Amino acid sequence: MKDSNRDVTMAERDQLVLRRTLDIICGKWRLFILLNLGEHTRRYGELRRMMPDVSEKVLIQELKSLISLGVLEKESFSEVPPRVEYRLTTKGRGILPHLNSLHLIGAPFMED
Amino acid sequence: MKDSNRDVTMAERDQLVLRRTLDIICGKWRLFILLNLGEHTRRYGELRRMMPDVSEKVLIQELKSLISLGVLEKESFSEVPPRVEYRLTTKGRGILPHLNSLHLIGAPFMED
DNA sequence: TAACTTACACACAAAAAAGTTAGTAAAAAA
DNA sequence: TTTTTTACTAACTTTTTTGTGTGTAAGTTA
Repeated sequence: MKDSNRDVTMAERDQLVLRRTLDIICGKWRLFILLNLGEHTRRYGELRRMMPDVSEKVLIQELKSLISLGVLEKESFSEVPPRVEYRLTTKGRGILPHLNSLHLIGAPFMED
Repeated sequence: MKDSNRDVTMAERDQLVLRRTLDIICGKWRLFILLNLGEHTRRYGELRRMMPDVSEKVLIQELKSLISLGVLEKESFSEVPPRVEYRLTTKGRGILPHLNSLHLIGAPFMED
């Protein structure tokens, strides 16, 4: 009984962890933001130019979300015109090694 | 020139592969369908009972999508009441070993 | 005979994600 | 002086995703 109860709560915890993963990588652009940042620090406009197909609003919105998830951090400089830099947090950089697995998941399903 | 062109097309191919990955795992329920199937063959109603929070319509819809992606296959028996079984395809089973990486991505972001 | 079962389909509604367009501050460049 | 630049915000529309509720065939069970 004790064990099966613990199993249930572990399964639930696993669900939450997986949902958190989905929060981080799902969405049309999140993964590409992570890839384009990598180990670099980049300005907003620089990211914008690297991803010409995402709208400004959505890019900013996604950057905000990733910041509030703890994946990214941003630094604003009091200059005119404004300068804002984005980079992965330490935890965020921990995601990078796993992106290869994501590649391996989709690869076999390409020729359909 | 040749090299940089090839780089571009490889980057584009990578994007497509990643998007395919997202097709497979994103959505509120897809990952849990994969987890609940695992190496098993299960009837529709069995899945339904394992995931009480997903509506019938959405479950069927997601099963269909996963079938057309080549992740699942289904077998219908001509019985009454009807019996329909779902299982991962061979390619689909190839996803399972990578689910651990998905876990590792989200885990560090849980205590926020 | 009435009720129950299974694996759906269909019409519709609500919610979430993504996109479009216009506007802003304030300095520097033309 | 007008234009350009940067990194946004705000209002709004479109598209996609998810959910709700009802109906159905045709046997089995009560």
